Amino acid sequence: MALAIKVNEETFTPRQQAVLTAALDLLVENGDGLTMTAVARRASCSKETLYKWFGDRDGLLTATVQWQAAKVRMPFVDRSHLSVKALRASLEQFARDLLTTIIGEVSITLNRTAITHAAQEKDDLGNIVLENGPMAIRRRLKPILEAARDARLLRFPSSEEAYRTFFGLVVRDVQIRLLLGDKALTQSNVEANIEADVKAAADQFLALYGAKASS
Amino acid sequence: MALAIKVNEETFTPRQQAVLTAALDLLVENGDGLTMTAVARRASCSKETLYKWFGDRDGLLTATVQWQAAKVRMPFVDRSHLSVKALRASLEQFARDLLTTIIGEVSITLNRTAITHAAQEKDDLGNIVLENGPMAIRRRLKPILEAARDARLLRFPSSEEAYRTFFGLVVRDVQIRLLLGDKALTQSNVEANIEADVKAAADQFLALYGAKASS
DNA sequence: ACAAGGGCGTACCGTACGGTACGGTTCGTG
DNA sequence: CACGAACCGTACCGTACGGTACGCCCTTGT
Repeated sequence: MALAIKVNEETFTPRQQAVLTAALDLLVENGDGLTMTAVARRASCSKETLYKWFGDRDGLLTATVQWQAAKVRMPFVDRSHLSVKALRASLEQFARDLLTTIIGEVSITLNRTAITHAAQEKDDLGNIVLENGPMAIRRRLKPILEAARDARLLRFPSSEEAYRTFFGLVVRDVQIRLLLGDKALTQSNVEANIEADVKAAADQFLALYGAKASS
Repeated sequence: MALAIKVNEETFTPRQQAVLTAALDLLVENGDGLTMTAVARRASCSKETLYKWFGDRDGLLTATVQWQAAKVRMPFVDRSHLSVKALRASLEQFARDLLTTIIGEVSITLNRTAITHAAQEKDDLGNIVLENGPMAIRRRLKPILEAARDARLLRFPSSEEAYRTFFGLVVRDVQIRLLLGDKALTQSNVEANIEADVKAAADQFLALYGAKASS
């Protein structure tokens, strides 16, 4: 059962989800200094139960990350009627979702935890976060890009390259700086500029890959 | 002595640097599971000496990161005679250095360590890495961008925005994926594409901000 | 030659935390 | 009501690791 990426709703009972919530809260508060005792106290459950349900500390951590990461739901964007306007709206929506997610405390915590774990060869968490973060975006964005290309709205050699450029234009240095705890980059600070950044990213992406531009 | 960002050559004796090398090696090998005993053994020194020199574990970690991060030296690029050709060469050089650094094991380890630390409110390491990574690039790149703008080779509203776009175009999703331990993204894999990526990034940046394009 | 100090190796201490065991309570079921 | 399962709270164990103390060697300076 190496990689259980998918987690459906009934994977955890409500009580278990309460425990996971407690774990996540502690994770956000205290970073990875998460102790089983602390989770038990916060969730008003016994350590024995914790071990019964999640096996060990890693299991609890994995469950928490899986459960939370799976919650990142990106709203649908219609790939049906493609116009330049609709495409731009879709791109902006993606950019907005991506940015909003990335700057959230939960996302930062999850990424930090997964990265810390990846440093110990235990890359389960890394893969989970990867799969629910960048890869999820990619899976969702690529078909739209390809549809737009088929409709002659975009031009690019490979959708993979186009996706990665989009990612770069949107995220820039925001994520790494937040992960490193850059004090000059407060969350509210970024939040205020989201709309402008979103528009700029869409503009730039269309400037690079729009059919008009590369005629 | 809260934030000693700068570390000159004579900060550490050769013996101390040997110790720091050992610490870095262990950091690369075992992730943040770095123990004082292990460092002492690897460096053939006593723990007492370690504590005498570096105060405590955090001090050793900080010294290691400082010392190593300061080593990231980016070759000079001449901002004297600015032509389109020279500008492109400079941009490509920056992109190459940035990418080469980012995909290195040492950089990955340092960033992971700093991020792990940042999760515990101890953002010393985060600031050090930030200062020697993204911020160093920014300090070096901005003057060039501004010179190019003064020479009418580039057009942009703010050099800050231009820098961040450049960063995004170069780094894309590579760094976060490496930090998360994406197995689909081996180091050699990325290495082989550096030149192509560098060229693409420079092309795209010039397409967005080149004076010709935005006429 | 000899004292002094810097540093190596090892043994040691305290503590924090992962993991286990157990008594007591609640709740569902025959 | 009786029984058992699930679970809470707490006490407990073992260990790993940060930090300290101490004995010995080797170098350096006088």
